Order: sequence, then C-alpha cells, then structure tokens
Amino acid sequence: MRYSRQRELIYETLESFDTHPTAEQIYLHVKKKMPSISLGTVYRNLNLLVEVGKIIKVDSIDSSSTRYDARNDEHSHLYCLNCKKVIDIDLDFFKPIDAEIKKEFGFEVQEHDIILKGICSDCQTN
Amino acid sequence: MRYSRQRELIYETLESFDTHPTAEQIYLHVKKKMPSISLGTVYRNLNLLVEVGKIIKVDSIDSSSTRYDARNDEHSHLYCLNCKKVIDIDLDFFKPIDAEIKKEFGFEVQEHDIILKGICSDCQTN
DNA sequence: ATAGCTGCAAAATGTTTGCGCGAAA
DNA sequence: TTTCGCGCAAACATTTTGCAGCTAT
Repeated sequence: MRYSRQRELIYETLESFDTHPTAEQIYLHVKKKMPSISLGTVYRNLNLLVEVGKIIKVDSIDSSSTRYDARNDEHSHLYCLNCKKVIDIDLDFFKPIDAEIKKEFGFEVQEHDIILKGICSDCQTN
Repeated sequence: MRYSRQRELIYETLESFDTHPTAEQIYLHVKKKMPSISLGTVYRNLNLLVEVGKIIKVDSIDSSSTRYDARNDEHSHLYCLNCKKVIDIDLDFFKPIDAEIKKEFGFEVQEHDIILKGICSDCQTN
C-alpha cells in the first residue's frame, strides 16, 4: 500500500473523533481540509484500512449506516440511547464467558460483537 | 392491525427458519406459496411485526442486510464463521455483567446486542 | 516508467414510499 | 362502505466500481 495524503487525512480524522463516525461524517470533516476529496475515496480508504487491520468496522449501532473506529484492538461498546454517545469498554468483562460457552455448546468463540445499549451516567442525573 | 394472509405467511415462514433469514430470503420462500406477493409487502410486514414486538431485528451478523428472528424474547447469538449457522443462547450468561458495568461506568444497561462469532461444535471435528 | 490512487459519475444493493385497486371489518 | 393493506414502480440511501488522468515510488 502506497502513501496517499487522502488516506492519511482520513485516518487522522477518524482518530480525532471519539464518537465512531460514519463514512459520510468523515467525508464532511476531511472535505474542510481537502475540498476536492470524493466520497468514493473515503469509502475505498476506510475499507483498505479495515483490511490491513488499522481500524475497525462497527455495525449495528444503528442499522442505517456503518460506523468506524480508530481503535483496532478488540473491545466492546456502550451506546447511550439518550445522548448517542459511544463508550469503549474492555473485553475482559466478557472473556470468562467464552469458557462457559465452550463448555455448554462446544462453541469456540473467536470474535465478540457486543453493544450494550442503555443510559450513560451523564444522562441519569435527574 | 387488520388480518392479512400475506402477513400470516411471512410470520409462519420466519418461524420455520432457524437461520435468521433476510427479507429477501423470506420473500423468495413466501413467493412459492403466493407467487403474486411483492418484496415491498415483505418489508412492510416485517417492520410492522418488529414494531408490535412479535419478531426481532438482528443487525450486524453480516454488515450487508438485516436479518429477522421469530423469537421475540431478548437473547443472544452464536454465529459460526464456517457453516454460517446461528445458534440462540440465553442472556443469563451476560446478566451478571450489567451490574459490573453499572458499578464501573455508572451506565444503566437496557438492551444487549451480542453476537459471538467463532466455530461451532459440528465444524470443529476435522 | 509504472503501478496504484484519485475524482467523477454511474451502477449496484438494500429498503422505503406514493399510488390506485382490492380485501377485511 | 370505509379503511387498511396490497402490488407495482419509482424513489431513496448507502456503498461499490469503471474509467481516464495524476502521483508516489
């Protein structure tokens, strides 16, 4: 994979978010620094970065469009239904369960797609 | 909500699957018994059934299209990366974690979107 | 020089919707 | 008879792709 200014900007932008943006949101943000960039390029580079494991796809936060995450180690998400904030949490919480599932179902867990939806601490203060 | 033969068939078809089919798959199946049915009707009725809580939407099994599930109590899924089978499992496994998360993050968990991907027992016997 | 990457526009895919007709209450 | 649901086709939203020109190596 060859260097490109577009890809660098896309990655930097994604890193600067803590909200797991959509391709469209990344596009709008990058466009401010490089007005000529196209949405197709954003999609192409996000897919490339996912392929080489530099970033992660997060499906199912809402069903309409895919979100991306610059944190590339396995982890899970808390999604606040009120303020739409996404909080990263460690997988350590869930690791003990893998063994239980192996025992009960003989199923060998390899990946965790876990999103817990609810109300974050900031939104409970009333 | 008024009775319709189409909706009845769609629901029966979904129930008969144990693989959490897409709208398209349900459509193709129902079409055999009622060739005049349209894909739009399938989508409309699936959305209706989700709204009244008779069925459930399962996002994120694969990112392309939404899958549906006739089991309408909260539960989680094991997805076999080899044979693409979906196994339902109880949420009881994860319930204790809600309390831990409340303690550590002050986050009040309300819904669980959990898909564990890996290799099922049938596919391990190589 | 020559891959590989870009912008652009068109296409592909999945889902929703407006309309006029037919069926359930 | 009135209202809701249907089939159809068009519209929409998101993502992918073919192409001709530009850019990093």
